Amino acid sequence: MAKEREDREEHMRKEAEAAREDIVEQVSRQQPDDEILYDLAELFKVFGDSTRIKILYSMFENELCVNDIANLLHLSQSSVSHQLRILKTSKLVKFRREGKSVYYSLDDEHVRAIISMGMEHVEE
Amino acid sequence: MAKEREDREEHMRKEAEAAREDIVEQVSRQQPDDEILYDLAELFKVFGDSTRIKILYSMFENELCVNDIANLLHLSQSSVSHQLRILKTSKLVKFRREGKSVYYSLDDEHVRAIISMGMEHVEE
DNA sequence: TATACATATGAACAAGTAAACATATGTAAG
DNA sequence: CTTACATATGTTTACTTGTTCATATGTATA
Repeated sequence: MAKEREDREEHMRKEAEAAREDIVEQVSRQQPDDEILYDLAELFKVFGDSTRIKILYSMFENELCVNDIANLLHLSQSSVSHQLRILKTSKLVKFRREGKSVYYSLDDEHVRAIISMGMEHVEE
Repeated sequence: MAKEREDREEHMRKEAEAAREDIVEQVSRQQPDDEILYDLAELFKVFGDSTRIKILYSMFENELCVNDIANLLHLSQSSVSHQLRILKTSKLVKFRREGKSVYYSLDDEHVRAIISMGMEHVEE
């Protein structure tokens, strides 16, 4: 009888589907809140611009003032300043004032680590 | 005589300027090629979208097919597929076909590492 | 306080891009 | 080979965002 085989197949199909649903539900529970993932995306978005990456990389070892960066990367002072504001807001860089100049540097080791990880992936 | 003091100040100013220039030149030498930094920015740009980050995170532990992801994240099939194409092109995910479904998963440990690093920074 | 230099900010414009919708391709089974 | 289901892709649109230009703020010095 074909009926029996059909029943068996239907049974297996339903089990597989249930297993899928279990996994999907499990993933759903493990998934962080949307808010956190939104923040995470915002963080990477800041790294996701070649001008900002160049600026960040230029500060990998040394602190630099706005003018240094502008000269080094052949960018306008305005552009550098605008980008530094974004980097500042995202807590990727810190700064200190010395006379008329403002010196910027990477905020912490996380920033260096993230860049390094990305570099490894790119250099493959 | 004020002249002497002025000379001394000018001397110091020039020395400081020269030291700055040295540092800037040193940074310039250390800076990777623009092309590499461009690729690096492109990489982070892919992480820098909340939809793609959600998709990536959903695959943190398990492989998932397009439909699973769409249901899980309440996204249209089209949207998920478009984003997966971007993730595929950037070599952030791999996939295998099984019957009518296509199962996607993170391409390597770098991807996990980059996401984890970002998470640490966000969760501070 | 006036001047010069360094940096920051506001506004407008141009380029890039994610989502939606429609449609095409691929695959299994009758 | 036709139907149904899963995934992929092309196109348009609305929105986001980096740059430029002009201007403002901040700081040291005469």
